Amino acid sequence: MTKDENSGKRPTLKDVALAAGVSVATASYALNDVGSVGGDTRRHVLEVAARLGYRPNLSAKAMRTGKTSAIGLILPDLTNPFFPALAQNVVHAARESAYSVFVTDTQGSHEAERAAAQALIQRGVDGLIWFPINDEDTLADLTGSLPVLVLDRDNPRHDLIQIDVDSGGRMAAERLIRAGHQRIGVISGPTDVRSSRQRSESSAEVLRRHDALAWHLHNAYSFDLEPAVAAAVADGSATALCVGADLIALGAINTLRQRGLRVPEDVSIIGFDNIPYGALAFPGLSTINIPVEEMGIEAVNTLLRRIAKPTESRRRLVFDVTYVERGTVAPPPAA
Amino acid sequence: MTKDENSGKRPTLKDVALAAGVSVATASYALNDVGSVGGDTRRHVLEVAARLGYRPNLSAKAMRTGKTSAIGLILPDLTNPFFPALAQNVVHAARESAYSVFVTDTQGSHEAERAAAQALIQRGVDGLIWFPINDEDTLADLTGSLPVLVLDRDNPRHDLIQIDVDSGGRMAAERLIRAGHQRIGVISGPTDVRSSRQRSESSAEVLRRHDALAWHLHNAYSFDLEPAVAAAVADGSATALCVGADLIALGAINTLRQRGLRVPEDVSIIGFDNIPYGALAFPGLSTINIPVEEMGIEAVNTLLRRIAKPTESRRRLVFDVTYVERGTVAPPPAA
DNA sequence: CCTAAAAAATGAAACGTTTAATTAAAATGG
DNA sequence: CCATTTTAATTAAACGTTTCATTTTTTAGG
Repeated sequence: MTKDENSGKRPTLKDVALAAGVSVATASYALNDVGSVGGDTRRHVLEVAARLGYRPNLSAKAMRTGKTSAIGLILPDLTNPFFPALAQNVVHAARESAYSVFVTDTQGSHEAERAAAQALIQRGVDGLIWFPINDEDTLADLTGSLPVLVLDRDNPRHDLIQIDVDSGGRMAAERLIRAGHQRIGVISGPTDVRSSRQRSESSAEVLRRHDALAWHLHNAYSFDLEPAVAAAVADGSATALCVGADLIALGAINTLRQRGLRVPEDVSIIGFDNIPYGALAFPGLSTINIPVEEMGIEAVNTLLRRIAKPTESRRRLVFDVTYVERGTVAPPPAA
Repeated sequence: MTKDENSGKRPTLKDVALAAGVSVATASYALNDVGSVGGDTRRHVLEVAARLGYRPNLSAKAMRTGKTSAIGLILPDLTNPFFPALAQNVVHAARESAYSVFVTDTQGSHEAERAAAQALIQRGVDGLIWFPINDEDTLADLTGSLPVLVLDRDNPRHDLIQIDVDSGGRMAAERLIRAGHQRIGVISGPTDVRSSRQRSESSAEVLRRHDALAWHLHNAYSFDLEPAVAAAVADGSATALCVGADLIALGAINTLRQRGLRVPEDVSIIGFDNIPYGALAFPGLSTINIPVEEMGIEAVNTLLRRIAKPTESRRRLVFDVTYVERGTVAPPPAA
């Protein structure tokens, strides 16, 4: 009807106001449902906006309000199979609230971590969901009063979402004891992070109590076992393995197979993380499940609440883990 | 020295200009290295900016210039093991050029795809890297003249980065023939996408020429085989399998094992994609490698060039694939 | 009816940049 | 040394919003 379309370009608030025969201010109030606008006017503006296909310019809005409705997600390594599900749920949960997510990974480097954070802050993100490399608060000087939610690590300043790793470690150990094993080896993952260290320590503690701890070794977070670990795994000193990370557990299975040992007939194994690979192995890897999906969702919820109420007291949310039985646990061989 | 720090808030260009005793315009010119600014002045401004820790407000810049130096990445499914490496490289390559990346996945739904695209466009991204669900140009009406780079699909309007799937399909088939197999089954993945269909068709064609095609079936992109496929895989009608996707190939291995058949002693298998899981299986899955990392990098390069020169002629880049031998190919059993 | 109060609508400033148009200063050359 | 050109610096407008302070209109109360 009215030939108000402004030649090609995306319509602006001014265009809407003009077309609706109303001031820019009123148009803004109407669209944002604030201020005092008459019912008829409001409806009319909305209708005109819809007709013109008006979409607010978020850059302009951001500049004026100082809020971008974007958040940053900083992860150690996207190709680590643990993270994609987390990222996915963060992105989806954010979208529910009309937030968009800048995703970055830092390849385990502190410099990259800082660079990423700087870039995001400069972009004006309203908050950060941060899975730090280790427990150090390497961004302390950068984040200032920016809302930050920290995942699976310790941090003295920010909201925390963590996992009850102790209970996970215990569950794994207890399951193997219950299966009748009496010589159980423990392989722990990265040792510079409390949440990782503690998984295996809890296992070890339980095993010690039952006098069933064969040995306790470390391995990098990797499919390849270090020689000492590989040797221990295959030398028959343990009939079962409690491993602090699925990826390492899969590596252990691989090593065992290469040396002609069968899982679970000769050696039982329980991992930790429940990464998707585990379900695809044959037999499926028994493991401790971490509710990554829920963590992702809760991370954005918590962060958005913090953005809304910056002064509310700090939160620390701890998620339960569960044991998922698949095919890598059996009674010890010479039963 | 000079007590010009503006009480807590992030310093603005005005603060820099003030502190440097120069106009805002000059400060802007100096920092962006444009316009005519004296060498001394330029250095001085830079120095002051550094001292104050000035970082431009990107929202303001975006509003003024219409460029956000952000791009969007739209993927079908982040938890599909094929994508994280791609996403990672896109993010890193973008950062090299001071671009940030909004990552979204669409869970295979066309509506989600459109919603994601809309959100990104509204955000004012300078361009899109899009791995569509299928070959339909479902965003045609949304993208307008926005630079878009399409991955692994066909599209009549945008720059394309594709894979030489034909050669991949042929390589796989030829490798199995060369190993001595004469009854080879083909399982193709999703059939509604050319690039996926063609993988298996190329394999089948080669096999037909050698009179070695036992059968050609379809399976959804999934670890679980459909009953008919599972039956064919295990009924001895084929001594080798040419599979259009690693995930399905792993599912086939699993099915074979469950029915007491060994890989590769009884049945040889070659997959397609080279997803990370494959390397972790035992034995490792022989497969066709797609250079996802390079594709990710080249995607942002191509997109950024397109953003810079919107009128340049359309590009179509085709990446070679390679065969990677691991442990799932052997001569046929009754050799 | 008139006035006071409440509701609706508006004008204009502000957010932090970039950049076109302008002016001021310095360099060049006859 | 003056006129001209080149170089350097400045002023001010503009980008698309939100929102404060005002003005205009409507409603209510006596």
